[in-house]
Amino acid sequence: MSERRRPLAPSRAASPKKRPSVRRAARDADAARADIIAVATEEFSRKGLSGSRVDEIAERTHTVKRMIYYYFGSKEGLYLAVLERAYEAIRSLEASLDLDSQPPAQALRALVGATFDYHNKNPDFVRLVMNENIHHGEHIGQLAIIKARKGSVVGLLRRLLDRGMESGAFRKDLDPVDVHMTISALCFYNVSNRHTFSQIFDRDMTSPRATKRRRQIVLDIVERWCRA
Amino acid sequence: MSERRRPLAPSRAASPKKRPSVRRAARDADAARADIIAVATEEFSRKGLSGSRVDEIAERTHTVKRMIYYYFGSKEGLYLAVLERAYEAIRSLEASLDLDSQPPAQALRALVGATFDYHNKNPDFVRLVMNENIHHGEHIGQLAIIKARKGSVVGLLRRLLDRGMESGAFRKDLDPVDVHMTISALCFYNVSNRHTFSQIFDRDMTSPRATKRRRQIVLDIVERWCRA
Amino acid sequence: MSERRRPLAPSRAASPKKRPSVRRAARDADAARADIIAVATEEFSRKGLSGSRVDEIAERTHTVKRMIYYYFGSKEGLYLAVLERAYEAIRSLEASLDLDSQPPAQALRALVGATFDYHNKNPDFVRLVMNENIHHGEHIGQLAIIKARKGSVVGLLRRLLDRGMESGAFRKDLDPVDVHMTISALCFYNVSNRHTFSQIFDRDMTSPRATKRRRQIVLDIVERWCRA
Amino acid sequence: MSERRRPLAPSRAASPKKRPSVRRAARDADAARADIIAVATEEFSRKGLSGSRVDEIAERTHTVKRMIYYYFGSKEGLYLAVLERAYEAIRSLEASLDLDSQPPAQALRALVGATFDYHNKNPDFVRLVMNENIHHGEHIGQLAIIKARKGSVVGLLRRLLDRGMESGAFRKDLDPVDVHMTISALCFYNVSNRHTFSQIFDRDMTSPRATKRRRQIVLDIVERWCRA
DNA sequence: TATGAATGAGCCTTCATTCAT
DNA sequence: TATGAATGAAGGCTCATTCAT
Repeated sequence: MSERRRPLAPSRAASPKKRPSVRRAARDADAARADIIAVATEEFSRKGLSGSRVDEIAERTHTVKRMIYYYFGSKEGLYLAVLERAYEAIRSLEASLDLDSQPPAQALRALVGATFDYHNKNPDFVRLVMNENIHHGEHIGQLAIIKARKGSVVGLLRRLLDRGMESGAFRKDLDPVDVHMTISALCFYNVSNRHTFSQIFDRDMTSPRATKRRRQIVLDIVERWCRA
Repeated sequence: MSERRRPLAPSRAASPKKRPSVRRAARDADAARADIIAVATEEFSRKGLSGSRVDEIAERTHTVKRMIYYYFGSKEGLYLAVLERAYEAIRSLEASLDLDSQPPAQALRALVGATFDYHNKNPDFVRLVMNENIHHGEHIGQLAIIKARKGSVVGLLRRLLDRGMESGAFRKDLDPVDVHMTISALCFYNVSNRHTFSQIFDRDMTSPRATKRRRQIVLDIVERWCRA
Repeated sequence: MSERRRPLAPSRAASPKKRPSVRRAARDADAARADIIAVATEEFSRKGLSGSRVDEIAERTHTVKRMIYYYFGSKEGLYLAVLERAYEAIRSLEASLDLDSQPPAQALRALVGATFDYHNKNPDFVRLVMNENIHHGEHIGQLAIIKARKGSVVGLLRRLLDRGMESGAFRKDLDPVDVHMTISALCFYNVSNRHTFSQIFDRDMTSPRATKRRRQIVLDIVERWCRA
Repeated sequence: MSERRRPLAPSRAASPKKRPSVRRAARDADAARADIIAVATEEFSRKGLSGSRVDEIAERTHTVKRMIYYYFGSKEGLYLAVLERAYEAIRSLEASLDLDSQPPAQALRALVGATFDYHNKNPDFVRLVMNENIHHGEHIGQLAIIKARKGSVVGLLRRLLDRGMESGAFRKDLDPVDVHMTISALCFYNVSNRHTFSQIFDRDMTSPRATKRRRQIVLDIVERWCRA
């Protein structure tokens, strides 16, 4: 008396998928994971954690729902993986800027510009972060990668500010975390509050022109604030 | 009957509730609506639209679930009512500032400070707006009140900036919407991204000290940016 | 996905069910509860708590699965209701015996006989109790009715034994709980271990003849053990 | 990769396990089977057939889940193996008693005492048998070993009773199967219904003192019933 | 012989909403 | 106006088992 009704005919003939070797299988698994994460990133950033449906995510994927649980354990596990991936991306951006070789003022402009551009090009990341905050950041604490981010960004900025303060380009009382928060706020809001803002003020915030204009303003704000 | 009928034990013995007068009923109805909106504001801002449960909202209310549908038609209808109420509140704040009687620079500081304080004291409002943005602002467009807000804020700022530009206190190229966006971004982020930011940077953003410090910085940023 | 084939249109025209009044509705609700409990009793006693399927129970019922959750909260809640009902039944049997008016020896025989018969006619009860024991009796403790049973049975037996010991019919060292346990054991096993026993010893234990014979033996065992 | 892949992270780095010799492998296989059976005995007796999880059994084992299917074919196959093992054990107990060399009354006491003790020390066996009965004994029939048990126990008892009846120690109308059933009932119930009984009657049935006391009573009941 | 990866089918539960006075 | 009862339609998750080497 098996409790589960076994299907008699396993669809063996029907599935022409080859799985030739372990290596290949491993690559397939990674591809499947990446595929799921990509789809889930969109869904979660669009509908939030509770608004997203595992079924819907699975449907847009090349695998089936069961695999989401196989790979990520739960809806929340998947969300966590999505979040981690998103933070990995922005962190690697910051690391790639090579600010140390530029004069302080120029380096600051490069950082602000890159941050602005990143947010603009990655609204999914912005929305994911918004979601996390709605959930009181209860998931982000579970991510190992997050711990590493602080050092990375703060270190970057500290070196930059120190150089600028020493050379007389920047005012003397700047704190790296304050500066990061300011840059972040100005770049984030532009994307995060896009919809309510444009509804209220009838102003399109996504056009290249509007984006370019705002970018300029943000650069200006930070520059004026930091310079000596 | 058995006490185990947890959720919905039909109380067989009829409870003969006394009918209040019509006047009283009307007042009760308003109170009930306000009660529901208050509870729902908390829930929606805490858990988002899809994360909130009608049952839970009803439970924390002094009425029953059925009344939510009676008064607001649907969960979304309730959300709309909550949103409207929230925007009413911030609008009345802006209207009450009486900026026109102050010197431009001082008026600007007053506006920035008040905006900062309002966000800080009303995290529910901030989170509601975040939610709206996650939902692409699809509900805010349905609110009549929203249309009125633009004129109000923009008018306020335009007068302020005009005065400042005329008097030579402010630079000449300021646009009211740009300024509003900047102020908003700096005040909003501080609350909206509180959780992720503090997780990453181990910095408490809610202490009176931290708040006061950030307030100063925001005032400074806007001032430096606007002044001639 | 879902194979639920019900269309959108609620079969309103098709369902000629009247629900004329609250009284009637209440009666219907009670009937529905009773119906569900009856079916669930069979299922749970046949397959245990985890082996039973809520879907299957619902299917054999006149209502739908959703109502099980509406009335009983959960699968376990239903199990609890089933258990309570079963213990109510055996308790009312014991209460109805009127042993106090019979001579001790005769009263004892009446009690043993009735207990034997009850177990025999209610294998579902026996199996339910077996299940409870497999689950370490973790549900039975939640039932208010259980607390009452001890007093009832023990009181009954104590009065009976006291009379018999006083009259010289019973030996002096009998304890009511010991006697109850002995009677219970002999009556219970006959039903509970029916299947393994008959498999091993090729002996039908359910025929009227075998049952009558075993009944006689049980009466004899208890009598010989108790008499002075 | 990420540590969050909780359940089934594919370990990409191949672990080059050394192959033991065939002999060793065979011994390992036996050990693995025994290990699995030991764990499964506990699980099945604690949670029943449907309540037990193959994953959980595997987890507590020194092998992996796949091995259960490799060795036992299915969950049910494992259950069967567990059951067989349990009946082997009790059978060997009965065979080891050497009742034939003792006087009938003493031999009977020895048998009852040993049976009582065995049940008491092997609650897993008791619960396994309960489970089998809940499942209508549908598995036990498939066990070859079971057929042998009847002859063994019945033969044992028949010789014992014959000697007693002949010597005048026992009454003349005793049937071996009846006697076995009585002994079994009294010894079984004490363990099988432990949880519900102690819940209802607030009586600890597992303490050495309570056990010893009940043992005495059971011996007494059987003795009084059997003696001439 | 041994095993890591994969999965179809179905399970318990919940949710927003409507019914019927 | 007000409300207790009822419910269709998913929703997240788990289970025993097989695949593919």
